[in-house]
Amino acid sequence: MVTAEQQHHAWLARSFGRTDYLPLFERDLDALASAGEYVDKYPGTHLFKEGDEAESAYVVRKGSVELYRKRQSGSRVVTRVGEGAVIGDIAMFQNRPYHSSAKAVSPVKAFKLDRVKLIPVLLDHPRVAMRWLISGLNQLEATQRRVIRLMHRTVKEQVAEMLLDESDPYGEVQLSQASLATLLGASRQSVNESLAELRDAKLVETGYRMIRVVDRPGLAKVSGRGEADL
Amino acid sequence: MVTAEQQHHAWLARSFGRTDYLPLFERDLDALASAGEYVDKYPGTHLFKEGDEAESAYVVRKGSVELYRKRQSGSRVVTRVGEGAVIGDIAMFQNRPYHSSAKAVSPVKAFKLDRVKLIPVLLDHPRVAMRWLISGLNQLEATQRRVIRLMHRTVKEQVAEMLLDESDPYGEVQLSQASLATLLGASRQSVNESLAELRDAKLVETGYRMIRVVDRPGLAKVSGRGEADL
DNA sequence: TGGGAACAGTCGGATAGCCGACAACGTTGC
DNA sequence: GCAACGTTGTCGGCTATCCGACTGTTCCCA
Repeated sequence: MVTAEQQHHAWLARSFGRTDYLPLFERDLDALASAGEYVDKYPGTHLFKEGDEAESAYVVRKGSVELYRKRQSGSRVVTRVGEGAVIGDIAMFQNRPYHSSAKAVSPVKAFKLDRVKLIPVLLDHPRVAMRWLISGLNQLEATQRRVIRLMHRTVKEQVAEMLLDESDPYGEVQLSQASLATLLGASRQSVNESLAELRDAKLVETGYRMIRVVDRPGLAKVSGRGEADL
Repeated sequence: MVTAEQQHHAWLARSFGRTDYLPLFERDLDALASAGEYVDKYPGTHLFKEGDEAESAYVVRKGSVELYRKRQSGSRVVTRVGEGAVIGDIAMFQNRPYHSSAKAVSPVKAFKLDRVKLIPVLLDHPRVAMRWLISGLNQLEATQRRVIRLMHRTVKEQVAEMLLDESDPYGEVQLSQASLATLLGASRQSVNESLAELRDAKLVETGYRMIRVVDRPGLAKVSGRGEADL
């Protein structure tokens, strides 16, 4: 029991940022753990939906979650997050409805924290509140970086970078080109053309609903990380 | 003395988000006020520069601050913030160098909070830490909205929206077209062309370093807020 | 008061990416 | 085994935007 619990604590601590100058103590983690519970979600099911009352935040423990928002013309993917991400906390703290929907794209295990239990815990454990703050700010920074990255980059560069980010340990990305296009906010045809060029350059191989990365350094070069911003 | 101080406290409370379900108490604000001091900056001077050690965060009390980052080819504006904004806190909490520069674009009064003084205060006053957290998350949400807003919109639509956001009470925007273009991530020429069309449509008037909004509803229509995303 | 710097306005060429359309291929279910 | 459907691959036309260049205007300061 001790082992599993300690592992759990270590993971919670990792999710909330760097541990070097403000260590979390055991009692903090105990408190945080007592304010929530694990939930499992199958691919395609929702953790929460846009417009629902935001009673909980989730910390993703396993799997991948897609955040998207409805518009009158279809839906728009905001981002895709994996292990360690904290989602739904913005709306929860503001006590307002969720402003996006969260859907599991692979089998997801998440730690669900209810507002009514969480807030007293944070008030009693300022270190945990500080951690959460730092975690949120890290996310803010990442989003700002994404804004800069999206601006003034060709579809080909964006595709290259996305493949580097999304490829699994075997170097494969299990996505249709249409989904990839939606994630990048580009058209399917443009993505297809970019992939064709990358294929001709022997950087990737393409198949049905699958893209395999065969030359990571080459892709990184195409993605233009050289002139990238921090 | 009491009046000015109370005003100060009320303003600090406002900057850190909604006050309805988690009120800040006097002692919290006293503590926060004691952890920093006011600084004044003339237009063109820096609050901090990219790469400097991040020892302080700033809460903008008056004026307008531009955040930008250097790249090998010139600089890129990340965002522009006004009264109530909290800047530099990300790098400060992470104990890393600032990753962007902050320059005053008008006479700025800001409340400077030093890390060494601030962190003990936050640990002693969990409500203040919660406030800060909520403030940061609000900013995160605004940034995510900006990402969505930027995607798939013409320069003309973006210009219209920017003018609505940035115009002062007299309906004027004191910006060169080049600065406007940088803020939008577009070229000066495209912005100029869009402004010419808006001028022809009697929605704005243009002058040297100045644009005056004369028809807000018309501009809102052009900006396409109808199909906008909350 | 004059000259230089910053800014506004405009043109033409080049191009990246969108859109519609369509054929070929893979997958799934009956 | 075949039909329906989702996916990939590719084409041509179209438009928004970028880029370089140039002119005329406004501002600022010596």
